[in-house]
Parts: sequence; structure tokens; C-alpha cells
Amino acid sequence: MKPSIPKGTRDFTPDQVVKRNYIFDTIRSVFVKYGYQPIETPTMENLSTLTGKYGEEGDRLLFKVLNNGDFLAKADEKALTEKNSNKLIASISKRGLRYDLTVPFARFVVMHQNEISFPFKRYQIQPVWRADRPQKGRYQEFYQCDVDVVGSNSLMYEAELVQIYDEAFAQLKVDCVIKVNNRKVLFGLAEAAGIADQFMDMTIAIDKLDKIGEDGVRNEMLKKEIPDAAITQILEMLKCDALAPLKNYFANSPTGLKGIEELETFHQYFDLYEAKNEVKFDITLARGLNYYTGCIFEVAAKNIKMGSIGGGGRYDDLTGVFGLKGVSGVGVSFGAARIFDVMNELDLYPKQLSATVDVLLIAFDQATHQYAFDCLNKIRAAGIKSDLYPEPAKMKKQMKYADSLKVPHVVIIGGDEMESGLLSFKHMESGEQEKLNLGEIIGRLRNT
RNA sequence: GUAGUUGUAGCUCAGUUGGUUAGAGCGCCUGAUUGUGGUUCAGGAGGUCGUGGGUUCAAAUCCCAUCUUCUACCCCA
Repeated sequence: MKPSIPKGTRDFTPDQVVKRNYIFDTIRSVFVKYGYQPIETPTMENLSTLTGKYGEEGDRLLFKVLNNGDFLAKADEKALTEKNSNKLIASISKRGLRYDLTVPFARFVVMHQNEISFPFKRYQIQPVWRADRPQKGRYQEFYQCDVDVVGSNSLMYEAELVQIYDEAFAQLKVDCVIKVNNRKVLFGLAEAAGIADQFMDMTIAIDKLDKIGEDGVRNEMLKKEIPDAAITQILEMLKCDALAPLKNYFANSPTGLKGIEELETFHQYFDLYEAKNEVKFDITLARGLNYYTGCIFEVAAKNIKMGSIGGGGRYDDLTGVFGLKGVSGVGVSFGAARIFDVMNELDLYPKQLSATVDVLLIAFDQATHQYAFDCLNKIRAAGIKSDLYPEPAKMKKQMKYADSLKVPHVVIIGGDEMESGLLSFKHMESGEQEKLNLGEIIGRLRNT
């Protein structure tokens, strides 16, 4: 049969995994430094845990897992004869693949509430699945790196999470702009314009501003039957790039004023930190996921056309649906696949990143091969990544193998070398070669 | 889910109005070089033309279906 993989998924070669691990390790080290603890959750969740948490669109993008056994015998016959897929699902699928890491985390917090102490700071690096149409930078399977803290309303954490973004991307050398807004400010816009009940429609339209422009947003809102006067007022308010002038608009919107106050508090903390990337208030930042209630964040890479490489925000009551009220959470997510793509295109990886060994040993006959194996053990005992060509083959073949693996050094062991104990140590890039004993070779390799 | 697009050697791609045995570059293998890779030269291997049907004397080429790629919506990391 012809091998293939499902659409929107991909294999990772050793080279790519090394790069991806570099990203994970970098991000993880920042998480750990800021005091976050690792957790993992199952690949599959109960479908009931997932449905309804991501809006109608999200439900459509959920991967459902078909029940085992004779699932058709237990299927909803009415839905089956009606060919009503949505209705049928409940009776033939009780599990689904995780869509993000936030909802499973909320479930985790509720289930383990008596074992964890609040505020609980966790990070989680695992793949998620979405049945979306694949495009550039959009896959059906991709890793997310989430950091969240639940059980505290302190805006210190908003500042901390933006710091984490800044520090992680600075370490990865990805230039980016971190956009900050507050859902309450957006609500203030709707309230000030007298269309509080159409808040969601307004938000979705505003979110597209940089894509479809002011006129596009106006049309979008007109379609949703938002009054012309309100639209004009909203578009006017959207021109604000600072907090102070907004206060006048929000005179009659307590929620809007609260949003401003939260952003001001955020800045009181955050401004004590010297950011390496651009961090800016962007009133047009909306974000789709509707569980956000306070500050929201999004990260966009500079110098490249790519969707957002991270996003997050505060959600006041995510655990509420699982029966735990009044626990506030705030968190951000790193989109590993997109960061990976950005770093590939901009070639931002450190040069020494390599999947292979520091030295390859080669030998020419059975006696030298066994001698070389003994040398290999000693080199490995010294903690140096090393390997021996598996058989005494032609030198050309072995050298070519070393070259294709980009091994920086080769140790050549023939009869002369074995007798004298002075091995030929070759530096592949320069082509230079010298005779050294094993101890000296290990010393050289340690210093590189 | 809607609309379009792509698929030919390991990779990047040619392939005429349908017409002999489907090509190139790179890569790979062998040798020139019995102990020296990345350069050079000579030779060689490698293809169900995404898959399944159909039209035709004849299909990589035309038609239909399907899978996949990429793109715009939608949404999003």
C-alpha cells in the first residue's frame, strides 16, 4: 500500500524535532523560572467536557472519536434515518480529541481542587487537534504551550504573563509585538454606543479591522443591524491609542471604566519591567474565544506574514461550568507550530543546534573495529556524543556518512593507530588532521 | 462548512492540438582514488504520471468521483 498521513498532520524529521525541542526547552525554562508547574491531561476528553466551550464554530472543529463496539446498534435511530449528523453524534461518540489546553485545564482544576493550592500556576505542552481546513501555519494537529494561573484576581499575573511572552520570544530571537486590550473596554465601547446587547457582533467585526479596514468593519456591523450612529461612534472611539481619552467616552459605562482601571493597574506592574519587544495597547484587539472577560493578549511576529503566534487572556469563570464558581484564571498560549514556521523562515536557530554526534569513529578491519569500540566506550563515558560506524567499511563510504550527518570530527583508527595508540583526529570543516592519544582527543572534544 | 487551486523520479520542476520507449537539474549508487568527505570526471539505478472509474484505436494530457496541497471565506495557534 502507499503510505500517507491524514491531512493537516505532518512527520517531523530528526532535524525538525531538534529544532522543535529547542523551542519547547526555551519556553519551558521561562515557565519554570516564573514558578509554573507542569501537568498533562489525556489526549481524549469526554465530548461533553468539550462541546459548547468554543462556540458553534468550535463544536464543528472538534474531532469526535467513534465509540467502540457495535456503535450503530446503540445509535439514535431517528437521527440516523433523518441523516442528522449533529443529532447522531451524541449517540455514537462519547469522546473527543482535545481542542485546546485551557478547557481540559479547567476540568483538571475542578477535579483536583482539593489536591492543589491556590493560586495554582501550571504550564502544559501538548498537542491539540482541530478539524479545520489546513492552510499555511494552520494544521489539524499542533502543539500548544500554555501557562495559566487560577485562583487569583491579581493583575500582577497579567503583567507576569506578558513578561513571560517577552522573555521567551526574546530568547528565541523572534521579534514580535505583544498587543494588550481588555474585554471590558470593548464592552464599554458597545455600552457607550448604546448597543450592549450586540457586543459579540461588534467584537467580531472589530477583530477584522486590520484585515478589512474601517469600511469593511462598518459594513460588517451594518449587516448585523447595528445602527449607523452607533457604528460611527464606535469607529471614532477605536482611534484611541491611549487609555486616558477613553474615560470621557465611558462616563456612563461602569464596565468600560473598570476595564481601563484594570489596564492601568496592569501597567503599574508591567512598566517596572524593561520589555525587549514592543508591548502596546490595541483597542482593536478582540480575540474570538468568548470565555475571556478581562485583559486579552495576542502576539504577532514582525518581519513575516503569519497569523498570531500566541494569545490569551483572563477568564473569570471558566471552571464554573464544571461546578466550581468564583475561581478566576488568566493564561496565555504559545503556538509552537507557527513559532516553528516563523523561526524556519527567518532562520533564527542557533548554529550549533544539531541532531548528531560530536565525533564519529571509523575503522578498517575487525581488529581495529573492536579496538575502536573500546575507544568509543571511553569517549561516551566522558559524556561526549559519539558513534562508531557499524562495520569496517571502505573509508570513503564512512567519511561520506560522517559528512552527510555533519559530524564535526572523525577519529580514524587503522593498524598503525591501534599499535601506537596515536589516533588520527580529523576536523571535518578545515580538513586538518593530527595524531593524538585518546585522552587528548577527549580533551579536545570537551572544549568544543 | 463555502469557493478556487495543486499533485509527474528521493527533492524542485518540464512534458506541444491526446500519438513510439515520459524528460531535466539536484540528490542517490558504482568507479577513477586497495587509508580520507565536502570539488571534478565517467557510468548506473530509480516513475502504478495521487487514487478509482469513464471517453478513445490510443490518456500524464479530455470527463467524473475521491484523496492530498495551497489560497480566500469562516474561524483560529
